[in-house]
Amino acid sequence: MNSGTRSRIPSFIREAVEEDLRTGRFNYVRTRLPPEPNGYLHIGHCKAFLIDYFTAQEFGGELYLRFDDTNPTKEETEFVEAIKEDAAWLGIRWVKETYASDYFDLLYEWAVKLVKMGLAYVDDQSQAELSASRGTLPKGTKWKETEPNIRPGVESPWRNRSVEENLDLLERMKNGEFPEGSRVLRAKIDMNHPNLLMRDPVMYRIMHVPHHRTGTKWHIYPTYDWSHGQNDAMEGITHSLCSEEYRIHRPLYEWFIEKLGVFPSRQIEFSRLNLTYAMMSKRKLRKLVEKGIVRGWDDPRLTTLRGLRRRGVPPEAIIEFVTNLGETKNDSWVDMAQFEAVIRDVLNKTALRRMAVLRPLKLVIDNYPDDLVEEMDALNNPEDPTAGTRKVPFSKVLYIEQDDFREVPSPKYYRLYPGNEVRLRYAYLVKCTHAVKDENGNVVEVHATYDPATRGGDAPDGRKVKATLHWVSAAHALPVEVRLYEQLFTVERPDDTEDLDSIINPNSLQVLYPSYAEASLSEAKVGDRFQFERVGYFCLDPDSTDGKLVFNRTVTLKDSWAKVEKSLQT
RNA sequence: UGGGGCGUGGUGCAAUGGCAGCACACCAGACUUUGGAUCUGUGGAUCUUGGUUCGAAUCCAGGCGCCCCAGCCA
Repeated sequence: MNSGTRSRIPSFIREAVEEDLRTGRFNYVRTRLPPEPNGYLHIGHCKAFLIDYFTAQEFGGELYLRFDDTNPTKEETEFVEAIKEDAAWLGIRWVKETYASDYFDLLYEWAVKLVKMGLAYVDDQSQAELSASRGTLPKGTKWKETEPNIRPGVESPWRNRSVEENLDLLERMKNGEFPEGSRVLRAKIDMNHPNLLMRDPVMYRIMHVPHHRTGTKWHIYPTYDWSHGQNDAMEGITHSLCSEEYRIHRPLYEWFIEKLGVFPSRQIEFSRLNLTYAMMSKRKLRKLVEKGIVRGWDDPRLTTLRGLRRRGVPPEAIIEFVTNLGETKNDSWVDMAQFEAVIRDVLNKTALRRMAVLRPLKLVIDNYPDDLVEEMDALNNPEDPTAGTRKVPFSKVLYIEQDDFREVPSPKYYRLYPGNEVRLRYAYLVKCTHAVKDENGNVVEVHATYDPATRGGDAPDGRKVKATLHWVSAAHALPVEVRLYEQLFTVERPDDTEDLDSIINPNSLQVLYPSYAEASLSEAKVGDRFQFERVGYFCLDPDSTDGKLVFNRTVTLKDSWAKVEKSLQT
């Protein structure tokens, strides 16, 4: 890959940072990851994480991990730990772990300062009143000529209270003297501002809710707008990188910096990652888990980091995928196939090869000695000479893939069929003689003869065969469970649908048992990734026991025969 | 539309006034002890209309389309 020569951060961000360093706006670089601990990390978060991480890294700067825990009704310590674990697994390193709640005291002081400057006030309006007085946007996408598309805001009757009264009220809000929803602290900006966010945004709301870190100390909690930017300033964050949806918050971000006269962090936006067939909404993800549609947050069909990890996706593939996308401000939808291509690419270079027969069919080599067992030499990874070789036992009775035999071959089928000779990988050339069927006419056993002169797979007379099959010796085979995954959803953009049941792919999980794997796999450890030759990439699942190994299919190999076969059918 | 953001092959990006290129996908072929991998090749794009310029994806003006904002969520 080209990570050595290409920058991993988007050019427009790098240019902005370079400019800031050149002009002296900053003489160092510090970025931050600002996850809210209210759910598990998914592939969509990786983009922001990696941009923050690599931006700091490229400029010799630092990365802070700051949990945005300003809403105690949604946040839990459990998620803090999970996020740290997942981010570390991805390969992200931070120099400092902080919390928005670390700054509640200082932040309150800053709020008092704004009140004293006459730039913030306590508003006694109800939530409904406040919402109504903010003005409106056109309903829906259609705008009626007869209506103004936007109504100006209306100033609150409490907007011009005295500083003393505001200070007193704010203090008492903090002390928990008022019920939830009865009052808020608002910045005094401009109720007719074209940007709705500037129409006296809420800074503090009353919540009599214990916080996962500050306990019952606080009865007011800051909003995102009144916390995030201030935390950036307090931590000396130079570049606050975030997704496009925060673009409209920037004027407010800058307003606070200006009025407070604090460290001038620069917010830069980029577009978020949209991946087809991936569910990114935390709310809907939770629903999938709670309804039991998936087995948990780490279900391999989910694009949560935990799910991807369990599925067998290496972190390097995620990094490669995300950084190769490049970055713009465009709304974009990345094809899942592109992600899978990167996964294959990484796994092809790193995964050890093994043989496993998913849907077994017995193959008997009639002219092979009954009790003979030969140890065949097999390459661990043809792409990596340093991966070495292993021994694979071969005997008279084998399993091959059901798909690898046809009693009546279709055109272009050149695997096993009566009269045809194929290669058993790393073993012998074998020629099919006949098939044995049960009373229903199903093939239950295939017979063949081998050519003893072809040990290893090459014929001394130079004759060629078109197919090479993977196989497992029946007497040595390990019965294993194999879980095959397809897209969880039947639609490309599952987040657009509210009725989840209507878009679930009923075939998203297929469990195969017994499949037969070569004996060497008994030494595999949970999380180990393999390529089952000619089939796909697999990862050993934590559900595995000593008696039964469980493998998850990460991705298939490209199957050009499937394509040919499909085109023959149509 | 009040404000903001964005428009380049099917998808994601590049080209920063000078031959529109790359990756994924697709199609065709070569090679092959994985019908894998690898390699080669074909097709296909600058939202639109005008303007500036020797020359425009790029600069200017208008139009069109998509996305975001009316949480005391982040």
